[in-house]
This record gives sequence, structure tokens and C-alpha cells, in this order.
Amino acid sequence: MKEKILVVDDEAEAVELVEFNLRQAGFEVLSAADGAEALKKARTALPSLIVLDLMLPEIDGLEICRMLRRDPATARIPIVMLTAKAAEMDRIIGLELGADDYVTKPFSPRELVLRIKNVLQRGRAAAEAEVLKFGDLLIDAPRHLVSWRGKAIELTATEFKLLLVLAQRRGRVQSRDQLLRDVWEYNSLIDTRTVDTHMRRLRDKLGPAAKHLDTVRGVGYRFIEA
Amino acid sequence: MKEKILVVDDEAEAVELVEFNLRQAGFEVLSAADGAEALKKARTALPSLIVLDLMLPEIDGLEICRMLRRDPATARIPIVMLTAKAAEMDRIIGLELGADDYVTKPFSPRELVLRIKNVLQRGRAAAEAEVLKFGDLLIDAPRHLVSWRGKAIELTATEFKLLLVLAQRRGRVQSRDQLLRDVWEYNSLIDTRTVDTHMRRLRDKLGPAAKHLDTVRGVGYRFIEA
DNA sequence: ACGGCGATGTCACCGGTTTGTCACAAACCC
DNA sequence: GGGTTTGTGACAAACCGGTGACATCGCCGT
Repeated sequence: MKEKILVVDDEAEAVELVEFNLRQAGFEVLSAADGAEALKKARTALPSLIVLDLMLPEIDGLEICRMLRRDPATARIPIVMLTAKAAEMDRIIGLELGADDYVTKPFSPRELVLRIKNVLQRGRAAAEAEVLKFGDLLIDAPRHLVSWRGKAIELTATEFKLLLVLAQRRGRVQSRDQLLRDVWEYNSLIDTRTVDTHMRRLRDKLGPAAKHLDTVRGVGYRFIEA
Repeated sequence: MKEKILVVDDEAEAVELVEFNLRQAGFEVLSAADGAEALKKARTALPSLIVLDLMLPEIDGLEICRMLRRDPATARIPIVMLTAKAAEMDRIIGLELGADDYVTKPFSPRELVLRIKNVLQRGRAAAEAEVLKFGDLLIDAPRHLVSWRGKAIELTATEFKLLLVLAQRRGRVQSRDQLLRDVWEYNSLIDTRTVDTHMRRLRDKLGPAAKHLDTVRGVGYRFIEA
């Protein structure tokens, strides 16, 4: 239930300081010393937030930020920048690239923790994306409405929920078991193959928009944006 | 359909940053570099919201805020303040003057966008209430009156409240549990199927206007405008 | 106090829709 | 080519919402 945070910094001392304080605050902490490691861990561990030093060897922090944002699997993970000596421009560029906040070094650990909590809080509020749009496909959760090029598509309750869960977790593959847990809620009384049937019905009704629904053989299903 | 937002700041860089992010978020953006221009554009373009820097040359932000509030044409436009270095006092004064929210510089553009959306949402929420009209159907909340083509429809207290809650949340599906919570208030002593019965009675009495009441199978009920 | 009345909550039933399952065909991977 | 995984069509059971009937309750006037 603890939230994972990935700390990326090449100075071991700095990592330790941050790590200690984050654990103190009840987070689970991973760390990476360079860009390559950071990207790998971000993709595999899918942390709730990434603390990223701007000054890194080889690839610099901004570049990592860009790469994280480009990969759909990590694009939505909030990033808090750590800058050693921040000219105003750096800040702005960092934020434009999609960092969610920044702290200048030397920093007070307390401030960092507060900012991290703040960003996570914001994320939770924003995560309940009300209306999702992918090209011509519109998914409106509160209205329980799906449309393709403005034309409504009639879905049953389960079909809608299945689509919604997949779209909300877009990019990431969902196993049949996961889907059973998240869509059907009371689990495992149901055959996993039932998911297949519902996927078929969903694809039938979506028509051309079914291109967003991707089968990953041996694993499960996935919603793709493009 | 896009909402217009007026950004007032004398620093071109700041304007650009805000403008970029707001456009990204789907808003139409106007800008003004000083108070005079801001007042003029506010009056002519009537934006949905104004982002206002407190520190402006010549007239300062607070003064502009006051002037905007004094003019009936602009008095009800929400204002989000931008303060470079906010002593607590400044904030309070800003809010006392009728600013609807504030963000301190340097700020995360994401946060600004979120706050703006939030303020707009609040505005929309406040705008409803009082008297609702949908085609020939009139719902007068304070007077507890409903009419169809000018002819009054007699509703019981529960029926009225049910209709009102649905109409206020028009478009969005309400589950039976939600309705029980919001209409019956102290909940769960009551069977959720009771909602159905009241819906039936409501539909009976509304006659042709019942077309606004939509059933979403497996989920709940929804008020539709058209 | 009493009886009547409207309002409200509950129930059982019905018809239509949704949904889970199965058997089989097709696709895919080694 | 064989074994595994996924897509498909059909079907019966379960579910869900609409409906009419009924019990209860509180209010009111007599």
C-alpha cells in the first residue's frame, strides 16, 4: 500500500539524505545513480513519483525527463526536479518539459518531502480524469457515455467499465485476472475466459475504435492511445 | 466553445509560459502587459477568467482587481492572482478583494492550470441552483415548484428532491446509492429499489416531461437536457 | 380519540437484456 | 505440425428495471 518513489542522483550522499527522509515519511524508496538505470527502474517498478537531479553524468536530467514523458508507460508519473543551482530559465524549461515541481539544492529535506506529498496529492485529484479522449474516441466517465466521431456508442455496464479501466491504465498491459479484479470486483468466481467474450463484444460495438484495444498474447489486454 | 482566459503580467516570459500551458490545456488565451490594457480587454472580450499578476507597473494588481469588481460588466469574472513573493498579508488582501484563488511565483504551470479549472468549475456549480429550465420544463428550487408549459405539476417532497438532484447533476449518471444519500440523506435504512418506485411516480406525474429522465441499466439514473 | 387520506417504503412478478460458459474455429508460437 | 492461446457463435441462467398491489405512517379535520 506504501507508495514507491524513485530517487535519481549521482551523488551517493544526496541519495542517502533523500532516501532517509522519505522512508521516515513512510515511502518506499528506490534509487538510481545515472540516467540509464533511472529509465530502467522507472519502467519496471512504476513508482508513484520520481525525484530527479538535473545534473547527471552522461545524459542530463532534462533529457531523462523528456524520455520518461515520451514513454506511455511512464508519461504520467509526476517528477520533482532537484537543481543544484537554478537559474530561472532552467526552472521554466524544467517545468515546461513536464516536471511537476522543483527544489533547489541545497534543500531542506522537510521541504522536499512536503513538496512531494503535495504533488502526489494533486496527482490523486487529477488522476480521476473525468473525460478521456483518444483521437475520435471519447470516454465520458460521469455521464457513462462513449462516442466515436460524435456518434454515441451504446455499451452495457460491464463493457463500459472494462473499457474505462483499460483506458485509464492505457499503455500498460492488464492481465485477465487484474481485469476480473478491477472490473468485476468480487473476484475469481468467474472464469478468466469470460474477459475474452467481453472484449469481443466491446470490439464489436466500438467498430473502428476497436483499434485501441490490443491483445498481448500470453499476458492480457492493453489500451493503446495511437 | 473554448473558454477565454485573460493573462495579465508585465514580464513577457511569464506570460509566454502561462499562455503556452493554458493553450495546451485547451483554453483560448488573451494577454495584457499593463493595467490599462487589462481593463480594456476584460471589458471588450469578457473572458471566462482572468489571471492577474499582483506586481504591475503603474497601477498595481490589487487596484485592477478592485476596478474589475466595480464595473458590473466584469464584476463576476473570476480572478486568479499571481504573486511574486507573497507575504501572507498580500494573499489575504487579494482574496478579500474578491480574487478567487492565488498562486505564488515561481509556480508549477500544472498547478496553475489545475487551479484555474477548479475555479471555473466552482463558478459553474454556483451558476446553477435557483431556477432550472429545460425546454418546457421549469424547476424552481426555492419555491418548490415544477411546471410544464406553464402548467404546475404537483410533486411530493421526495419526488421534488429527487428531480432536483437529478436536474442539478444533469448529464451525469447517479447510482441508486448516490441518490439515496443525496435525496433521503440518512441512508441505508432504505432499500435501493425504493428509488425505482419513486422514479416511476415521478415519471407518471411529469407526463411528457419524463423524457428527461433516463435509465442507465446496471448503473443508475440520469437527467438529460435535450 | 378516531377515521380518512396522501405519502412513502416494500414486495413479488414479469419480460427483456445482459452475462457467463462452453464448444469449436482461427491464429499464433515454437 | 502440434500445442497453446485467443476469437467466435450460440445458449441458458441470472439479473435488472418497470409495474401493480399492499402495508405503514403521519397528518389533519371532525
